[in-house]
Amino acid sequence: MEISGFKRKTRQREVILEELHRVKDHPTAGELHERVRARLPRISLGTVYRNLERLAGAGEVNKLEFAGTETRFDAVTKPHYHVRCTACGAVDDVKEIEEELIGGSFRELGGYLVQSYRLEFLGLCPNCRRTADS
Amino acid sequence: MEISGFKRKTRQREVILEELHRVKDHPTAGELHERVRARLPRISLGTVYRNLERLAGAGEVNKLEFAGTETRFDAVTKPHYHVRCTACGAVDDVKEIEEELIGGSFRELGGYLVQSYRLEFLGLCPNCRRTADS
DNA sequence: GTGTTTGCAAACGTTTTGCACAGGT
DNA sequence: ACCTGTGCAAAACGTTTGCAAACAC
Repeated sequence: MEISGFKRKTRQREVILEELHRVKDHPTAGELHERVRARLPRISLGTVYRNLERLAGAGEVNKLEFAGTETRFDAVTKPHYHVRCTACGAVDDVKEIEEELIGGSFRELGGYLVQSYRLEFLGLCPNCRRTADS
Repeated sequence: MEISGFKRKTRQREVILEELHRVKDHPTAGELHERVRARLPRISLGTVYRNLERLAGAGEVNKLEFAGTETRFDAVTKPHYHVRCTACGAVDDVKEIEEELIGGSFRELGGYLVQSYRLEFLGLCPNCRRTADS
């Protein structure tokens, strides 16, 4: 069974996945490219993009598309929500919400067959809150 | 009181706003440019972007930033939710949800001071549902 | 006349792609 | 040996910006 769609195992993909698992935050493709390049100096940004795209398709990484900003990637594939800081752009996981918030509540909306939804919180991160207290 | 921030009234902005009110869907800046160009052939895309940006800042238009796609604009400024078709990209208003879904429920998440949230539904529009029934 | 707003075109940042070559199988 | 996946560089994409000219006031 060819679930993943990958026909070859490559060092590049291996290291990309390793580094993504190693970081706690949600790096952009560019940031991840930087990290991976420390170990594989000749790897290209295109390769990072291509692998992340296919890994996301295979369900091995989570592709976080936020409105108005770069796409970020996450090694945690279990669905969860995010908060993004409107000041500095930091992205964190929301741990307080475990269960589905609205999932299942809406099967159909305005004739649309609802498949999923995107929920994203915006606010000030702890650091920026402190700075804002000036 | 200079609420809007506009110092001059221009034909370009007038027509942009008129055309945005005229369309039922949520056009991108490019689509709106096309429409406006039918009336003002020499208007530039940059002018459309600049005006939409400032009109959004003034609260006269709604800027809809969806993850993974172009920004769309809406003359309806009253907050409401949207459904986007995963097949054709159509964007419609969700009329069934009138009240705030989760607003006010979360003041703080993981140390973040929550200011707002973005909720977007994904699914198949009526047309694409029919097509999918093949 | 003053100074905001425009048209144009170039620049921008992110992502995608064409192609020849490297390297997994 | 095959042919997938890579490196490279260029292109594509939506959006922003610098500048001189146009025009609202």
